[in-house]
Amino acid sequence: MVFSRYYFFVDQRRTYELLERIGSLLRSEERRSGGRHGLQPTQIHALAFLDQANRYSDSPASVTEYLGLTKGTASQTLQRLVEKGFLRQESDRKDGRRVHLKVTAAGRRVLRDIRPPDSFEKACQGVGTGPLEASLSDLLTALQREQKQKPFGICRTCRHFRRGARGSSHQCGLTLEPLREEESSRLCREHEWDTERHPAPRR
Amino acid sequence: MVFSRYYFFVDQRRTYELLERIGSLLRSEERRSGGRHGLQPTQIHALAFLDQANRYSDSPASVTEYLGLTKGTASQTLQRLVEKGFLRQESDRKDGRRVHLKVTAAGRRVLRDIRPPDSFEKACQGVGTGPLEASLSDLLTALQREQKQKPFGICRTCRHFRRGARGSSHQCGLTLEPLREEESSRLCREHEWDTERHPAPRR
DNA sequence: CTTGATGGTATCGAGTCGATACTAAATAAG
DNA sequence: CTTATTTAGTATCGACTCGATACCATCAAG
Repeated sequence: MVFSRYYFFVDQRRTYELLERIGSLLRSEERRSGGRHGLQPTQIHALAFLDQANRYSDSPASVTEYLGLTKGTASQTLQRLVEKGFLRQESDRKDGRRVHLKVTAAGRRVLRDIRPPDSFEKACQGVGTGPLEASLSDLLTALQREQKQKPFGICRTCRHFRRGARGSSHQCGLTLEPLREEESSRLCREHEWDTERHPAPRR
Repeated sequence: MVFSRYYFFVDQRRTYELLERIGSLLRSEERRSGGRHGLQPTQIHALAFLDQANRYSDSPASVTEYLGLTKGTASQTLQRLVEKGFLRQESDRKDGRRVHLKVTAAGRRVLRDIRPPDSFEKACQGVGTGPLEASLSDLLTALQREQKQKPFGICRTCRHFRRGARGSSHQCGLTLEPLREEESSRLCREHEWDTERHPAPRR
């Protein structure tokens, strides 16, 4: 792949996959940490938003827009938070339809406890400058390490990969089976970085 | 805020919020586009992974690890994909327990259709180089514009914000109500960028 | 031939989420 | 002053996610 015709070129597909993958990891981390307080990811997002919102924006309608939900979903989610004591409802004096949602002390305690998660803070240390993809790639690798996830790298970059001599096929050093060219560019759950030829991000 | 004592400094809290927010937007976009084919975000992720996985990794166990689910969830999700005709199950010849999941032609068609989403591709155009946070911030703003979302910016940076003379309080030019200092740094759903003092990312 | 690990499935309950229908309050139009 | 119409929010349904737990095969090791 050519680096770019443009200086600010962004590899969109790669960037998208990275963002999606990081999103998943953060979400599952959030599920774990939120679970300690009986909270779902969406509930945490709503709580975090309301903790930052001004008096024109601490309403179900705002949460709906901000999180990109339907108002039914938002309404439900907020009810759970009220039941659990992390939010308090107040009705507007001027407009009888409006509701204001205030984060309680308990709510703020939870937010302080879980945001951002420890694994993220550690993972940030290993991130360098450079193009967006590179930084995201660093971040992903660091997060995977933090959460003890397998890297799922590309077969060809694995330390078990044995390149075939011209004409003959490649081989996996772990299973000792032959690998077709096409297969060598796929993801493998047994992947381990070949630190010599394809260095994993530092730190 | 000081830029940093370190050259590679990353504002972790800000970066976390950006990633979370971008993650939400991509997820809801995914929900929309996937909905056209009757697919949930998680189902799409599983399908996309299997489309990239090699023959050691095209199993429920791999999907479980890769997406950070429990094996029950993964099993269910994969069943839906099989029912809908986007995956085909094959049992392993050597190991009777193992199952291989192959993406069907219909599955590949769906992936080509929805990944990455158009709004993401457009949003990428406006992203510059620079530190991770800056790029992510650009990306978020562009995505919000693409999806016609409100920016939910900080009150103080809004074109309706009127700074109070020393001693007197600030004011919102839209509601004409006074704003306390503390409130001027919160998020507002009516926010519109003041392009002179606080330029929104270009494009 | 047991024992135990591994790969998968089945089921339950709490929650998300879009869709739809609905209520009540505010606002606009006549 | 009524009568739409819009806006803010709730209620309910069905499909799905997800963790937890229990369970069933198959394989591998003693």
